[in-house]
Amino acid sequence: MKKLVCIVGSTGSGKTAVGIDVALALGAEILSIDSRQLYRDFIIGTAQPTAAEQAQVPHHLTNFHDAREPMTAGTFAKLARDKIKELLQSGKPTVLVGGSGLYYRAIFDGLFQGPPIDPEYREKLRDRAEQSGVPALHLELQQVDPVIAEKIQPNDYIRIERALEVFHTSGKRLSDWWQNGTDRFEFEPIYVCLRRERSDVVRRIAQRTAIMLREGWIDEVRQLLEAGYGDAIEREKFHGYREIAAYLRNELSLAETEERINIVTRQYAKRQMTWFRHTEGMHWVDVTPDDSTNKIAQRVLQIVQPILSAKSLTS
RNA sequence: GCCGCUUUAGCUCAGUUGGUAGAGCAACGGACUGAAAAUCCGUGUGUCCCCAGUUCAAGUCUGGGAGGCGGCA
Repeated sequence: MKKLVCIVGSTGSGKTAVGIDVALALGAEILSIDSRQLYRDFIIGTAQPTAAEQAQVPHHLTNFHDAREPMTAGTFAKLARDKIKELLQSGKPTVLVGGSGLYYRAIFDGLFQGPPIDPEYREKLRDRAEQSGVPALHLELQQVDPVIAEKIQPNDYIRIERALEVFHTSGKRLSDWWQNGTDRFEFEPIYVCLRRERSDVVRRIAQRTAIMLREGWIDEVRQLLEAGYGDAIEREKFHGYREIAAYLRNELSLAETEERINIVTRQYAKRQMTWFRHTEGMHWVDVTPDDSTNKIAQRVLQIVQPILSAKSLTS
């Protein structure tokens, strides 16, 4: 089975720079696996690759989708699979770089093969949740699908919504869909996670926030708000964009805004590492503040190249 | 210098008639099957400013001291 290099890690771990070096060494192009960089015009605050970086290696699946039409893991996985195959047909291997754990799972393991989302039903459900509370919907889920209800917390609205939605639109329980398995991809991931000390991550996040603010993030948000993306920013909870929008409404000082951004970013980094820590088959690359990008990339290649060449011997 | 208020978790603060403390945020750990930068679950991490006194028992009452804030000088 063909294998694909996947460089993962938390926000601010240095994935982007390392990914470029690795892609150059492998003669590959980069597929961004990032649930926020994919949105058009959300550039500075989502740390999209810069023009200089894109000049070194072409990046795909960034800056292409209108945020007023939210992306889903399933749709993204389809796009990613198509792009990987398309690149390969033109003789280009792909390196996947990004920190969105579920998106990797959707690409490689596949999601269960059930119905897509139903926006109208979701709207109705949301109204009901506001009226009678989320646990009431959980009770309802217990009636239709006790197996799934058991696995979902009574307050976990998003999962309850999905489970009820699946039952509503397909007439089949989510737990039954799960029984049928998933549509696995024909490629297999080689996951490599960049891991830094917590204090290093905290420092780098603060540094990164300061740089983004200096480089025009606030103007970017102002323009997005003027272009009518305010609702999308709130709904999708874009880190920093919400805080800056609050700042522009004079609800936060600049210092408070920066601190809030650092906090939500740190919390996210923590959740990302919890996910990757429990990802099967993960290869770890421990990184210290002194390591150069090139050195880190070399270590990634040391892990990845033997696996890639073992594959070519057998295929 | 005098008067008043104040000092409890990393931060902001609750704490009944005395029975060795708790909430929000932060932090830490976890889950994650089409919103994933989402969503949810779990954990208290403490010389209750210090010293002495009263009391079976003091965060709580009394006296003294120290820090902070405000007012009058």
